[in-house]
Amino acid sequence: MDFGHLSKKAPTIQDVAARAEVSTATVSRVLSQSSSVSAGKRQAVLDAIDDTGYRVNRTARNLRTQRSHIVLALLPDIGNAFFSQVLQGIEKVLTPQGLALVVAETKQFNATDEELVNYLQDHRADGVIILDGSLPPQMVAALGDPAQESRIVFACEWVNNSDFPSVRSSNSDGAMQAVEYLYSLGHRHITHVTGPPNNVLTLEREAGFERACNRLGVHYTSITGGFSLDAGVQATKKLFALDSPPTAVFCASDTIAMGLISALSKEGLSVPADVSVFGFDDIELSKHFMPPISTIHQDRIALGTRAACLLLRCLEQGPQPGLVEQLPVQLIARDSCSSLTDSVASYPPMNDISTLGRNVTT
Amino acid sequence: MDFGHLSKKAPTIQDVAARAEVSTATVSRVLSQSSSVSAGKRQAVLDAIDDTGYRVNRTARNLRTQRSHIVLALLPDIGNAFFSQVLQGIEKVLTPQGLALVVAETKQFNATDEELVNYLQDHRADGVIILDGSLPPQMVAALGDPAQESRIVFACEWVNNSDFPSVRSSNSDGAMQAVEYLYSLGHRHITHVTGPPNNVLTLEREAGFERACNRLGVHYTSITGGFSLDAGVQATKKLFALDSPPTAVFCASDTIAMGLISALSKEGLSVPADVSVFGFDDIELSKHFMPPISTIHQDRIALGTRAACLLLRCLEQGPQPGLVEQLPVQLIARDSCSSLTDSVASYPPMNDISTLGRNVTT
DNA sequence: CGTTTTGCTGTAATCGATTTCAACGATAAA
DNA sequence: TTTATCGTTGAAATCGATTACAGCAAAACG
Repeated sequence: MDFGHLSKKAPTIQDVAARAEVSTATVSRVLSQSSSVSAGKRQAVLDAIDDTGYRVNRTARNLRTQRSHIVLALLPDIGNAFFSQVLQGIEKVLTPQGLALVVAETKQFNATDEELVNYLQDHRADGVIILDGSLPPQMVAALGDPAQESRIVFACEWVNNSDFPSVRSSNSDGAMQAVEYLYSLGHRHITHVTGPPNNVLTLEREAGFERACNRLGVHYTSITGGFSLDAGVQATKKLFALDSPPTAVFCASDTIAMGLISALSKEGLSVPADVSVFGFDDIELSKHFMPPISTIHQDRIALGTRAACLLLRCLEQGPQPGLVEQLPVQLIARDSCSSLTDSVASYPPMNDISTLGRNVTT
Repeated sequence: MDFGHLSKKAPTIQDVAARAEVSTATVSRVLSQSSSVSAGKRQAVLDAIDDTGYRVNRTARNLRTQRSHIVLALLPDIGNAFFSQVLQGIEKVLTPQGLALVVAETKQFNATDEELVNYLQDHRADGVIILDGSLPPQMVAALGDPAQESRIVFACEWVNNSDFPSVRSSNSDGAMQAVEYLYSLGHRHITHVTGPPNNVLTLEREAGFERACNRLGVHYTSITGGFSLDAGVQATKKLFALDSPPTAVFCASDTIAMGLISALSKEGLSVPADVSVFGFDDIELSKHFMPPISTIHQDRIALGTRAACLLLRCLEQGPQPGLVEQLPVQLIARDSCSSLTDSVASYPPMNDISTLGRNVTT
C-alpha cells in the first residue's frame, strides 16, 4: 500500500525546541513534567507548542519507552451484546490512563501459530484481557507461566487449572439464589437448562444449582443446553420428554429462557401460569420480554472496570497468580416466576403436583 | 506507572544480523522481501531468526514507516449490539491487511478539545471509521476538509452537509418497501413511530415512508420516537390518543416494535390480530419475539466490510469526497403483520375501518 | 578486452521522541 | 573566601526498525 499522498509533515519536538530557543531535552521535560524547568523556559516552550501546533508522536514515545499504550481484549464473539457492555467498562478505566483498547476475536488466532502471544512479544499490546474461557489448552499453555507473566488477565470467563488472575461474577451463588427464590415460591421440582457442556460458566452454575437443590431438598433434573435462543427452543422438547415435568425451569441464560418461553407458548403453555421460568444475565431485553423475565443480574460494566483495574495492577506490581475477584450478583424478580400456591389457586392444578414436598438427595 | 519488572529484552534485528553474519539491512530485506537477497544469506537469516526467536518490533517499524497500522472505530455506544456486528465486519477486512481495530466512544471526545483529530495527527491511527451521525457540527468541522482528508469515512450513519465518503443502508428504500408490503396486505392507514428527531436515519426513513404513502394513497400519521424499547412503550399512549387508530404501525427500529408490542399486549391488544406492527433492522431477537417481527433486514456485517474497504481505498487512492455507497436492504415477512382482510374476517371489525381508502396528500 | 549493466551487500542516516550525563551558574554552607 | 550543593540546561546516546546510497563483484555487452 502506498500512503505517500498522506505526507504533510507535522511539527516535531525539534521544531518546538528551535522556536523556543531551547534544547529538545527541555521541551521533553516540559511535556512530561518529569523534572524541573525554569518558569521562563517552560512558558517559552508552551508558547512554541501553541504556535507550531505541535503534538507528541506516540509512536516515537512508545519506541523509546518500550510501551505500546495498547490493551488487547480478546472475545469469542465481537457481535455479542453481553461482551460489548463489558468492553464499555474496560474502556472506562483504560482511557483515562492513556491506554487504548484494541478488540479482536479469539477465532482469528488458531492454536497452532503463536499470533496471540506475539501480540505481547511484539510490543503490540502492553496487556491482554481475555474474555474467552474456551481457549484450546495448548494456546493457554503458550501464554506462559502465570507466575511470571504479568500482562494477562481473564474476565467473565476463565480457564480451569490455570493460575492467571481473573474477574468473574459469582456464578454458583447466582444459581443458588435462583433456586432459593423458586423454593420460596413453593417450587419443589426444578429443571435446569444448562449452558454448553464443559463451559466454565455452565459448570459453576450447575454446581450452585445442585448444591442449593440438595440443601433445600428440591427435586431436580437437568437438560444440557447452550447459551443461545435455539438451545431454549430445543430444550422444550426435552422438557416434555421428562417423566415428571417440573413446576419451574432455571435457565443458564436469559436467551435460553426467551427461547423456552417462546417455544412453550407455541405449545399452548403459558409462563408463569403453567410453568415458571428463571433466567441468568439480566440482558436488557429481559425486562421487556413477555412476560418480563426473573433473572440474575450480572454487573457487566463492573466486570469490565474491575478486569481493567486488575490488569493495571498486574502491570504495575507484577504477576498475581491465582488471584480471583468474584463480583456479587443480584436477583431480579419479575413476572416469569409465580408462587406455586397462587398458580395452583388460580389455574388448573399442576400436572406434577404429586412431586410436591418430595425430597431428593444425591 | 513503573513497568520495569517487565523488562526481559527481546532479540532485535541486530542480534539476528550478528548471528547470521550479515548486516541489519539484509535482515530487514529478508523480513520485508522488498528487494533481492541471495539464497544463501536469506537462509542464514531465516535460520538466525528461528534460533533467536526474533520478532519484529512493530513500534520501531511504525516509527520508521510513519504508519500506526491502527484503525479507529468511533461509536456512539459500544454496548449496542447493532454496532458490534458492524465491527465484526470491519475487523474481517482489517485483520488480513495487518491493521488492528481500536474502538472508542464518541462521548469521550468532547467537542471543545481536539482529541479526536489528534488521533490522526498523533499517528495513533491511520484512519477512522465513524459510526455516529450525531457528532456536533464543530467537531465535524474540525475533522478537516473531505476533499483533502483521506483517512475518515462514515458508516451506518453520516452527517448531512458534509462530503466525507460513507457506507449506509438504503434507509428510505427500506421504509418504502415496508409501506408497500403493508399496502399489499390491505392496510390503508399506517402510523410511523420515528427514530429520534433530527437523526439522519430518522429523516431518511421518514422520507421513504411518506413518499410511499403518498404514492400509494395511504393515510398516514406519525409519532416522534427514538430507537429504544422505551420509545416503543411511550409511543403506545400516543397511539391511543390518535383520532383514528391505524391498522398498522411502521416502527423505525425493531426495538421500538418490541416495546410497542409489549405495551399493546398489556393494554389487551394483540399483534397482529388487532394491529400489525412492522420493524426495522432485523436484529437477532426479532425472529424469536412473540410474535416474530416483520422487518427490514440490514446487512450489518456488509456495512462493516464495505466501510473498511472504503477506508482502505481512501488511504490508497486519496480523498473520495461525496462518495456514498448504499447497501440494499431486504424485507423479511414474519408474523407481526397480517392481511387486513383476513383479520377483519377472523376478528372483530377494526375500529378505524372508516378510514379505509381515504387518501391524504401533504 | 574494456565497458556497462545487474545483483547483492553493508554503512550510515533516519523516524521522533526520552534520558543519561556532564556542565554551568547561583546559592548555601563552612 | 572557598567549597559543596542545587536547580537548570544542552549535547548526545538511545529505542529498533527501514532505506538511501555507495561499493563491489559477476555477468552482459559491444
